[in-house]
Amino acid sequence: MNEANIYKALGDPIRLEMIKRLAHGNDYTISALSSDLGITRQGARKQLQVLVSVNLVRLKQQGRETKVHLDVKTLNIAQQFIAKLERQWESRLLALKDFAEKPQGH
Amino acid sequence: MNEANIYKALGDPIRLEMIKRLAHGNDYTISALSSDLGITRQGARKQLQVLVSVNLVRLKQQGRETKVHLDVKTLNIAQQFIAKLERQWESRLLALKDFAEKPQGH
DNA sequence: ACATTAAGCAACCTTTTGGTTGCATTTTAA
DNA sequence: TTAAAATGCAACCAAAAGGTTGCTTAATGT
Repeated sequence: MNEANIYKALGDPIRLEMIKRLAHGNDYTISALSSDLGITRQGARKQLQVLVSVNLVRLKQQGRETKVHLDVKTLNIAQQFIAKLERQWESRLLALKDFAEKPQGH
Repeated sequence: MNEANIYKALGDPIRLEMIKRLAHGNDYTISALSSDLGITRQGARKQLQVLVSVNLVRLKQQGRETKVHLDVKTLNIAQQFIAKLERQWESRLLALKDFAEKPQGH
């Protein structure tokens, strides 16, 4: 429920790699997504579950396999939030600049 | 050196709260930034160090106090990266849509 | 039918993380 | 010149994270 959890989920090289793959790849199964990550399938599955738990990723079972797909909406929440922080920062800088340029004399 | 480290740093409620404060507040000292977080000053200092270590934040000593300020450039790297993932996702969806709409009937 | 593939689950282990207490140091205010 | 303020540093601790092995089950291809 916390914004921090989304960043936390992105904050691991294996999980981030999964997200990268999903962002430009096609229709991964859990196995395909878990391969060539340098860890076991079971290890990868645990990492994948972290992504699921914060809704960065959704699972859909199809027969014996399970497809993984990105939930770009959650990704967008994360991106928007950082963008908002940046805007706050900018407007604060602007305020300071205005103050410096138009000193209210006495 | 890894992108994931930036998200990891943001992925803790206390560290994220610090970033929020810095984004719209003025010129925090370490002590001011560390107050009312629900943990000790020393605990907060350790969290702050995590932000420093990924360059989300910079420290500047002034006499007995140390000022903390945001490095918005690093924040921007994080934001741009997510935005890029989103664009990849969009263009992939678009490609699938085109394929469906203009079948290359052999 | 049988082997293989895709996956789940649990126990276990090591390292990292998040936090604490306690004490030392330096700068500044009274 | 002494007290308070701002900070640093280290040892320690519990819990969480990241990963493994081993075993089970359910679908599917041959």
